[in-house]
This record gives sequence, structure tokens and C-alpha cells, in this order.
Amino acid sequence: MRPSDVFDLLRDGRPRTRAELAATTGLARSTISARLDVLMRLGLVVPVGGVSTGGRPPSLLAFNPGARVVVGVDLGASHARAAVADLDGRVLAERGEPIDIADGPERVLGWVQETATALLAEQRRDVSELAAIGVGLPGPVEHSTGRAINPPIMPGWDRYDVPGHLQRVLDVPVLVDNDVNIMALGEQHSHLREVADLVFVKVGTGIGAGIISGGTLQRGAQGTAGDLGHVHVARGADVTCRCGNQGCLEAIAAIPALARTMRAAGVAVAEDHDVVALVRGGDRTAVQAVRQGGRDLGEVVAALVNLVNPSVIVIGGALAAAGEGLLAGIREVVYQRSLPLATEHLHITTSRAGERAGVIGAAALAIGHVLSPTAIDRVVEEGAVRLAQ
Amino acid sequence: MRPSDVFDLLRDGRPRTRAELAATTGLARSTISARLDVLMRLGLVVPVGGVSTGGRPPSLLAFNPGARVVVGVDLGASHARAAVADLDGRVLAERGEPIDIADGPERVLGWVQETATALLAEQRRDVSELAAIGVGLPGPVEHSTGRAINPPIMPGWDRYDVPGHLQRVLDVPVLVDNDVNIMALGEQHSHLREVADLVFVKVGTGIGAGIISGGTLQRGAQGTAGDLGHVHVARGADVTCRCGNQGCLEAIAAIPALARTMRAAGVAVAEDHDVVALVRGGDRTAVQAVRQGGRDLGEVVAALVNLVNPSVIVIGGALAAAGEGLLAGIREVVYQRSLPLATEHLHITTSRAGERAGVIGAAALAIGHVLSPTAIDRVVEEGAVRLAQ
DNA sequence: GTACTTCTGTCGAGTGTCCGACAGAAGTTG
DNA sequence: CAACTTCTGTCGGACACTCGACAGAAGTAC
Repeated sequence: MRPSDVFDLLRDGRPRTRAELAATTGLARSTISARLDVLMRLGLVVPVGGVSTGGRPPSLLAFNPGARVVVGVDLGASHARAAVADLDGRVLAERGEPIDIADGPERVLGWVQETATALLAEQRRDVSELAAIGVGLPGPVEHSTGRAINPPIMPGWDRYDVPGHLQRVLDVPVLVDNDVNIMALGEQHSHLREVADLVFVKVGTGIGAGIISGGTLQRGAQGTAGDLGHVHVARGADVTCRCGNQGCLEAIAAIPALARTMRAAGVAVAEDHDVVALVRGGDRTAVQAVRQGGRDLGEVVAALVNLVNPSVIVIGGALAAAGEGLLAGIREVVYQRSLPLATEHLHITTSRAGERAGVIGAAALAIGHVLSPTAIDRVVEEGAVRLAQ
Repeated sequence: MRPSDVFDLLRDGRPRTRAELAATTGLARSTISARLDVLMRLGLVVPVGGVSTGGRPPSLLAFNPGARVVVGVDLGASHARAAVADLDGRVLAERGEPIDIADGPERVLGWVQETATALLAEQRRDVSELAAIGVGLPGPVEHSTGRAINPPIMPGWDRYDVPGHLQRVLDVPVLVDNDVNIMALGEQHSHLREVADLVFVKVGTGIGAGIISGGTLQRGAQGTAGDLGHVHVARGADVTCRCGNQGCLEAIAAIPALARTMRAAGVAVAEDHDVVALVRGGDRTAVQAVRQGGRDLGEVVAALVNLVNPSVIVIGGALAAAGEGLLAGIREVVYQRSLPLATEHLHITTSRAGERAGVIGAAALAIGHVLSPTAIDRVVEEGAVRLAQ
């Protein structure tokens, strides 16, 4: 029985009395008290009142998400977003800015450092209250080392030591992962905490997926798992993708491809994000193009459903804002193609976390590290030592 | 520091001295001795000699795979196979028989019980030496309960309590999983122990895959993960599958489909297994059909590679015996379609475990349960109590 | 205000774990 | 065979952990 066992019981947020904790763990109440004592001195657990049942009222103890904070960072090809969140993943403050990831790690991580510091100051939080940083990068990431490996759209970042850089200025653990993986975590953390098998599909300039299966993020051997964008689909056989291959889903269903389709049909589309605006405006050609994009996406998602058998599929990214057409297209194909056994309990929805999925997920990654049993036990140990001195 | 920590160090099979174990764990040699004492009395660890370096020779201690045995059972649509294996997964004795899974659980599990008992007797092993049983079933299985859920080809088995049945006659833990998952485990256990991301593709009457990612078997929300067979492929768009859908991979690339293709080309194919014989005999039509089947399979495997990013893909099942043609077809498409990043370190091979993959995997599943840290600690505890009495 | 109930922190005792020292065992060396 | 080296099992002490008892704290009931 480790100290973290008591803490883990409280992590769900529900306050409990000492007697309750003693009953569920089987430990003596005095032992529980000793455990809680350390956790309370660390601020991780706080009393939240309690009502009497005829005698001295029991003090209800609860996890205190405000004990410390984490920073979640979502870096895209052309945007950066950072947020300060409490230990429950609730965003306290955030800031986004258009950037160019191709400016290289020095400049971009400089922005991250400045923004993180500024956000902390804004929240009147000392740097010592920061517990960890989570970062999402738009490319394949070796999670164990926190480095991007052969990223196609991140010149200058290949094998760059992201955790090392950030730790030099903000001395806390830094967790790095692929941006879509991060978004999957974000969606799960924000309102699907009990869902163990979830796939997040991001449709924007490119197409990718973050796969959570059996409760854990699937990264694959090289960290490239979830690459939906370059799966072959029949309808795109004669279209050449930016990756050089032909028939990639991305080449016919991502936003640039839809814009191209619409231009060919005579619609004026200046910028990529006009696609979403046109759909929302009810433009027939745009609606049709997105619906067809949904069907194309559905082909690959149907395969994904058969292969991974998730219980929830979340559609996110810029195109998710285009409304129900995309979803309808996906559903149309998936529910026809995939096996009844796999689709029977399958939900396909759009992202609720939306633009914040990335930073929430990055924060969740950091929180997962900070509140892991081993980390808690270590802190408790150190805390006890500090108190003993 | 639990007793199992010491045991886990020895599980790789390499013998070690007490001093060596003390150094790597950081525990005192006397503590290590105490731990080993219990493990040795249980037979899990045995001395295997040792050479002097000028004084009293140290005794080398090693994991003893012969301490107990497990039974692995592989049930298919029309065959059953059972094996007794040691704790290293080495098959000591096995027996196979054609059966009909549709005879229902009572009869089939009756055969399992009889065969297991007979094999144990044959090896002069008492029933008390049996530690656990692993079972593979040809359909979706809810691993946590050991029941088949809505299996398409197993009438009478739906939600049948397999562990309960077997435990009534052989009082040991029973682990049940899907047959292809089991085969993936078997291939990994037999010669790919350090591979954490592995996909086993079975091509026979049907097509399915077992996906091991991040070191753990991926089962999905309903236990139907890895269902390659009913993924849609363009070339089969107008072929109706036995599942009722159109365009399923299985309907054009599984053995019955290849047999049909060959008959259409004028080749006499009486039974399904003649397909393999014809290919091995060098029949041109047969070779071509299998090669094309490989390409069709490659379409879906290419998607699988992008989505899951494994480092090894193993092709098994009856058709794997047809030689290099199938593999060549798969490779041809996969290396063209999938991203360089994912294929760079990808190996595609045929099964080495072959027909035994199932029983080896079932045994491995059982062993994983028996030798898990928690199980070892429990046994050590009980062993210590028994010794104290 | 007083009696009663229920909870809290403290403290000594009991328990189990782990360590280091030691004497003996089992080899090598000459 | 004697001296030396290196390993092994044993055993008492140190330590940490956990428990239950107890007195005091903080409410309710009348």
C-alpha cells in the first residue's frame, strides 16, 4: 500500500471522509490520517467542510486541483497556442498566435517560454507552482525522448531536444507528443474520461488521427501511428499527393483539396479557410464537396473501425467547424461498410473541445505525468523528508 | 521492492549469482537470499552450478521453466489443438484433431478437458502441476469474462462461460481470447520477444489480424479489433461477402475466393486446401491468383501500417504455406503505398510458428498470467505461510 | 449549559522488513 | 595438506510501517 493509493481514490474529485477512505482501502484510520497529512501539507488534498450526523462533523477531504498548475502547448504548422491549466485540466488562461513552425525550434520555443511565463504571471502564479509542461508538435515524435523524428513540415526540428531546451529555462518535466495524439487526449480528458477506446480524427490542411486504445495512446514503433492522411482511397487514384504518392486520402479530402474541387466547379475560393465559411453560408457546391470529402474520409474511417474497434470517433480540426455535412458523409459510409458488431455501440461526433483540444490534451499529458502514482510517491517522500528537517 | 522484482530479473533465462542480483536491485545479499529461498522452495528458481574464481564457487540461480506446466488450446472452425507447455512456452506435448466448433461448447470443451488430462498424463505430470489454461476461440471474445460475444461461426457459444466450464473440471485460471490474437502472441513469444509492435495476419478461410502495439494486445471496445477481412477494397466492389456486404477483402483474397477464381480460369479445384497444393506444384493460374490475393491483402495491410505503425508483420494461416508469392504481392503494395517513415524499419515475413502459433500463444497467455508480478507475489506469500506452518 | 455523539490527532506497542556481521562451507593455490 | 579466497546461511539489531487506544475537539440534543 503506497501513499498514492489514497490519493488515487480522491482523484475523481469526490470528497470523502477519513472513515470512508479507511473502509475502502482496508487501512486503519490513523494510517489514512498520516497519509492525508502529508498530502494536505503539499496542498494536493484540502478539507471541504462536512456535515454532522449528531456528533463532531467529519472533515471531507478532496483533491485540490489548484495546488499546482501545468502548461499545455499546442504547436501547429502556422499557429501556436499555450494555456495554463490546473491539475484537473481546467484552462485558467490561454494565448494563441499565428507563427511559422519553420522558423525553427529556437524561435518557436522562445515564444513558448515567454508566453508560459506571461500566462503564469497573469494568473499570479509563481514559477515554482508550475509542475510540468506538455507539448504537441505537428509531426512524428519519439515520445520517450521528446524529439521530432524526420518531420516533413518542420525544417530545423529534426531530433531537436525540445525537453532539454524548455527545461533549461523552466525547470520542470516536459512531455512531448504528436499534435493529433495530444488532441485525442484533450477530447478524452475534457468530457470522455470513461471512454477507453477513442479515435480523434483531425481534418485540416492535412488529415491525421490520434488513437487511444485500451486506455492508452497508441504511438506505434516509430511514433507515426494514426496516419490516416496517406491511406490509399480508390476515388483519388489519379491525384498526386504532396507526399509524392498517388491516391492519398489527404489529396482529395483535406481542406486544400476541397478548395481545389470547388474552384474547378467555378466557386471563388481565395484562402483555404474560405471553404468552411462557404459551407456555413450554405453554398451548394461547397456543401456537396464537403459531403463527398466526408464519404472519402468514411472509407478510411470504416477500415479504422474494423481494425481498431473504438467506441467513440471524434472529428476535429478546422473542417469539423463546417457542420453536419462532413459527419453525415462519414457516417453514411462507416455504418454501411463496417461490421455491425463494431458499429453497434459506435458514436461518431464532432469535437467538443474544438480549438482548445490541443492545449487541453497537452495539459492532460503533463498532469498524467505529475499525478502518476510513482510521481506522487516521490513527492510525498521528499515532502516528508523536507518536513523532517 | 516486492519478491517478484527478483523473479522478474531471472525471467529472461540468464542465470545470475546472488551478488549479481544484489547489485542490480540494490538490496542486501541476505535479502536476496531470503527471496530466492522461497522461490527455490516453490521450484520456480533452481541452482545451475557456477564456476569458482579462486574461492568457493557462487551458485548460479536461474528461472526453472519446468516448475509447472500450462495448457494452450487453439480452437478453430474445424480443428482443435491442445498442447502442454512449460513456463517458457516450450511445447512438451501436443495433439490436434478435426472437430466442428458448431458441435457446441459442451462437446468441444469436453474434448479439451480429456485431451489436456491425457497430455498431462503422457508427460507424467500431475494435475496439481498445471498452473493455468489459455484458450483461443474463432470469434470475438470479451477477454475480461472469457466469453464469446455474438460469434458468427460458433452457434451455441454466444456468451457461454468458457472459464467456468473448464474450471469446474480443472481448477486453474482460464484465459480466453480471440484465435488470431492468440496467434499473434504465439509468434511474438516464440521468436520475437523484444518486438513491441507486431501484427499477425491470418489468411485462411477468413482473414483476420492480431495487433500487438506498445507491447500489449489491442482488443478494442468490443473485442473485435483486427478485423481485416471485412475492410472494403476497390477491386472487390461487385463481389458479395458471406457477411452480406460487398467489397470485403475476404471475399476476394481468402482461400475460398482464390479457389473460385481458379475454377473460373478452368483449373480443377476440389477442396479449398488444394489451392496451396497447386501453388506449391507451380500451377501458373494458382500462382497468379495467390499473387493477386497478396496485392489485394497489401491494400489493407498498407492502411494498417499507416494506422498502427508496427515494426513486424507476420503472415500466417493456411495460405502462408503457399510460399513467397503471397508475401511478394503484399510487399509490392505495402512498400509502394505506405509512408517511408513507417516502412523504413518494417519487416514482413511468414509465420515461423506455423500451425503451432495458436497453441503457443494460448500457452503464452496463460504463462503471462501465472508469472505476472501480482501472481508471483501471491504465490510467494502463500508459500511463505505454508512454510511457516 | 450539560450530556451525548462523533470525529481528530497522538502515541506506544506490535509487526514485518531489511541490513550487516559472522562463522562455516566449498572451492583454489602452492 | 595447509593457507587463502570467495561464497553461503543465520541471526540479532535497526528501522519503518501500521495498528488500536485514548484523550481532546467540535458538533448536536434537550
